[in-house]
Amino acid sequence: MLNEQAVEIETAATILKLLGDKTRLTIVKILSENECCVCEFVELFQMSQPAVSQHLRKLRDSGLVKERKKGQWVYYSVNPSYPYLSYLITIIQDIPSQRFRMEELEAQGKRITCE
Amino acid sequence: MLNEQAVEIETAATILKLLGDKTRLTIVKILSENECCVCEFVELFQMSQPAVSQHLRKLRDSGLVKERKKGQWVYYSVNPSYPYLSYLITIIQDIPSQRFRMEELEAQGKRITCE
DNA sequence: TCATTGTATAAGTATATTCTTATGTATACA
DNA sequence: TGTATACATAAGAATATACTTATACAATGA
Repeated sequence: MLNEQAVEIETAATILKLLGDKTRLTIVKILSENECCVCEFVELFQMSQPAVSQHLRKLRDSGLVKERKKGQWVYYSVNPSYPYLSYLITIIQDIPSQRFRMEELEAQGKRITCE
Repeated sequence: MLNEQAVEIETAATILKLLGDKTRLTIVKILSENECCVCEFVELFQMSQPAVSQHLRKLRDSGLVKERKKGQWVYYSVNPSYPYLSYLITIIQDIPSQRFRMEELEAQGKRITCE
């Protein structure tokens, strides 16, 4: 029963706990499909900015996501160097795409694309 | 991006939260490899019987595991009819086998096999 | 029939979690 | 230089979680 990419059970529990919150799980799924900034999540979840920021901090502190500062915005994305990236992908790949959410934002002209 | 076995994101979050506890995750991993009774978990985790029982109840209430009563013992196993079984398997398959734990119990003569 | 064993449940407690409100910091821009 | 915007952080409150202790219940065996 060899396992190409084993994850210690304690590590797995920590990751699952982190993702076992609807808001954070949605954030991670979205970030696996788009880079995204904080204010977009605030708009998307109709949630206060500090609440979003605190969820992002948990994800950042655990290394799952990284940030990129551009002007006054902070863009988040999945951290490609996350040691358990393949396990993360395994967990989120069966979840339906959340692209429609970004498309809705875009349709409302609320997508931030400051290029 | 078709998905053979999609799991709604809210459902996924609930499952991940349930598994995001080291004790429950270990229980589920063990049960995916062996049928097991309550007292064995008590011995294995060096944890009180009510604490174990309460973890098992959460897993049972969510449908992940089922019980089989045999004399005074209650044997638990993964519920093969669990609607999200394949997602569950996806999540636990990268975790190292916990068979060694059962083998340790057996070596100590503490394995219950009342056949 | 009564004591023992395995398990479940209830109630209480300590701690963790997730939000709110208030405030601080950095950048942009007039 | 002052104000607005985006974000982070701190402190507090409400709730959820995971244990403990006490007790109930069901099956076993003397």
